[in-house]
Amino acid sequence: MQSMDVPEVVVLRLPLYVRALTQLQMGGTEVVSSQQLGVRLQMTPAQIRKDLSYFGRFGKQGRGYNIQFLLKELRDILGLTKEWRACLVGVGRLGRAIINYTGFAPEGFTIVAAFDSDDDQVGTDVGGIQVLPMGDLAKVIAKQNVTIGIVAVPAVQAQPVIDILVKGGVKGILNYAPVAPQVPLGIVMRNIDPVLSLQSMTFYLKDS
Amino acid sequence: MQSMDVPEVVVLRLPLYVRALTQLQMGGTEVVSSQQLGVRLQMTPAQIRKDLSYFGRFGKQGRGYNIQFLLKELRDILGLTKEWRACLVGVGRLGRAIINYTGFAPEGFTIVAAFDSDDDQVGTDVGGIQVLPMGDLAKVIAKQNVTIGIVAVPAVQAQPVIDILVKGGVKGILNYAPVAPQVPLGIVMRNIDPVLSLQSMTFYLKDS
DNA sequence: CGATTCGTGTTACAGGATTCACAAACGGGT
DNA sequence: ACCCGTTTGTGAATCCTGTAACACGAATCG
Repeated sequence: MQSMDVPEVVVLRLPLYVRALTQLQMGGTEVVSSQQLGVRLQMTPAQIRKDLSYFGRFGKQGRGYNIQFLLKELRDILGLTKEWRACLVGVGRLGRAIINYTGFAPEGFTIVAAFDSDDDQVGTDVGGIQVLPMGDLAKVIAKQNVTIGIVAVPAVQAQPVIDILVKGGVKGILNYAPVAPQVPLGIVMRNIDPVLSLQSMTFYLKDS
Repeated sequence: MQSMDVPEVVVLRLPLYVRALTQLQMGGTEVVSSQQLGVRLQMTPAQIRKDLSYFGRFGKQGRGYNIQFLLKELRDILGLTKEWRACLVGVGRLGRAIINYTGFAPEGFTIVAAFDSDDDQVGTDVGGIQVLPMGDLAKVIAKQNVTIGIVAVPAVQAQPVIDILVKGGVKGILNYAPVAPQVPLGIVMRNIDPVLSLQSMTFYLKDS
């Protein structure tokens, strides 16, 4: 598999390209150069070309990149052509906001189930999704073909919940809890942590 | 200012240290070695020592780091000893979730005002905060000593809103909108973007 | 009190990532 | 058919980050 020798930083940038290209496409543009893309994304044209060259040759010299073609290729590379099914654990305030967030569906990410350890929550309906007990987790993951687990529980519960999700068979974890949990090799985790972002921001703000 | 020659990656890791040390302190530990910290954070002891050495000498040979002391120093370095005042723009579903998020206050980040361009929202109360019209933004930032702007508006409005915030005088932007806006030099921006996280995750998931 | 263990701070090095520079390719114009 | 401006893809060079090694100070133990 090619994934092995592509630096992770490059993979992290690909979605940015997809987004920028999509916007350009909406605007009716058909061809774009690394130069122009670079201006939009605040990066050097060379970096864009190098990044893309890890995966193939998508451009035409003297012209640039055909947006429609490049977009299709990038979506393929990132695996964005299929529907990704996720389950959410924790339907507190944060969890509810995540379920109701309208940004996932258009990009092909669907939350198909929600779980909570609180018996009072179980059985209720959140944004059109039935809240299930944690005990059903493994069964639902298998039956519903869930590959991504979204974690929106308090910090102390995050690690055990993630362990359960992994044991249940999810391959990716999107973690909103303010901790840096451990996951076994082969499981991909991404952390969403606004507090960390703010705390590194203040370093630059503190004397200005 | 020292900030200039400290690599940004290092600054991004400091909050992780603060968090881990705080947890250890809660647990009653008084001294910790780079070795032990490394296990907790999944990084090499050498990296931790090197990171810290950018800012001073905080450890004792043969013993390790006094947690209370190191924490105080790191909080100083990051500017976490004072209260940071933020304002929120956009009180839709996402904005409401942010206002009600309980993770900010304990870390010293306070949302002191909320704005929205929708006249129906203006005047309503969200989580104990009066929603104000965009026109009041500059005045409030100045009067209330706001240094951070939190952006929770739809993608298309993000750039103009950020321009207004910057003109109003905020020094930092925490952006939840799914775009990569441009900010002038000297303004610090952090993006919270779960969709990007998922899109880079699927690269590794797509054939497993 | 000397020997030993432990763990820091620092320097040197290796590996990655970014930028540079240029040959090769394309398209349009003449 | 040929030239010219443009832009790609890619080794080479540069810059940056992480890791390993080590000399030294501090504590502990017999």
